[in-house]
Amino acid sequence: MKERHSIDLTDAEWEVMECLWEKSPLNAREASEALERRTGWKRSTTLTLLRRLEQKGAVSYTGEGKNHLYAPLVQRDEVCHHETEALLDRLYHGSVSLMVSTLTRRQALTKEEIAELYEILKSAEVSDP
Amino acid sequence: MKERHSIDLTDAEWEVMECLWEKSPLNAREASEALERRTGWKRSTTLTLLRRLEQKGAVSYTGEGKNHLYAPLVQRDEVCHHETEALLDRLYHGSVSLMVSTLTRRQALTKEEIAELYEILKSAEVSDP
DNA sequence: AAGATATGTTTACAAATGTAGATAACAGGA
DNA sequence: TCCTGTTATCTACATTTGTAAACATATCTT
Repeated sequence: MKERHSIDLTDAEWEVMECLWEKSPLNAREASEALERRTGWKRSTTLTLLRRLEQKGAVSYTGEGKNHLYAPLVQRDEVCHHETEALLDRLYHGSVSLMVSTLTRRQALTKEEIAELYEILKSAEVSDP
Repeated sequence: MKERHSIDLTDAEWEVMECLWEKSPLNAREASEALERRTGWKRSTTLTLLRRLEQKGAVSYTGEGKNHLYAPLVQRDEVCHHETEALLDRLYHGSVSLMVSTLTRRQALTKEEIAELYEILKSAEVSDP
């Protein structure tokens, strides 16, 4: 099991990560400006969150003296997968089809979505235990 | 838009709701016993959660004098849909296929899951805007 | 009726989260 | 060199969440 430390982001932290995933590395000023635009937060808010994220190992904080830089240590993809799995287990006993059926029961998928899903299933069929 | 109050459950509250969804109405004793078994919580913990849930309008608290009863005011299905949509928007710009592909990229679906998904897609094709 | 029980209501309190001000250290211009 | 703006670090504080004890009240049992 390579079960890293379970990446677990709060809503506010998620915002910060989105910024870094979009473009990184960023120094403190760039990050706080980006997040000010995005969410209206004050500089210190962003810095606090960056510090917390660094402590939980989600971003790196490197560079000496001036010009420190922040960069993500976890990939967006990885976190998405993690969170999706968690939701899937908690709400649908891990069943993807149950989840999708809940969605379709309440609102239709577009033709495009359906077509794409067919494609995904087709290629998923190939690789199977 | 019938946009009710956005049902939003914390992890602990979710446990309580699961109990009520399984069987309801329950009185305080039944609820706390069930949750003691399920999670090991003390009576007062469960009662606190039930009170909070009542305040946020997720469960009803009815009956006079003795023998009050708790029952869910929101359906499991509704909450699941809500939370799934939220995740979908936050992580995948609302795209179901993007979500599913993230899942398959990281771990295969079982044959059964795939078959079920095909079924769902087939019937989803019928009803479309 | 008095003690033991069950039931319902209040209050408590630590950890996590969202949000930010205060302070220290430094670098560039007057 | 001294002031000023920038960067970095530390401290603060309200709210939410998880977890529960304390207290009040009604009820059953002997």
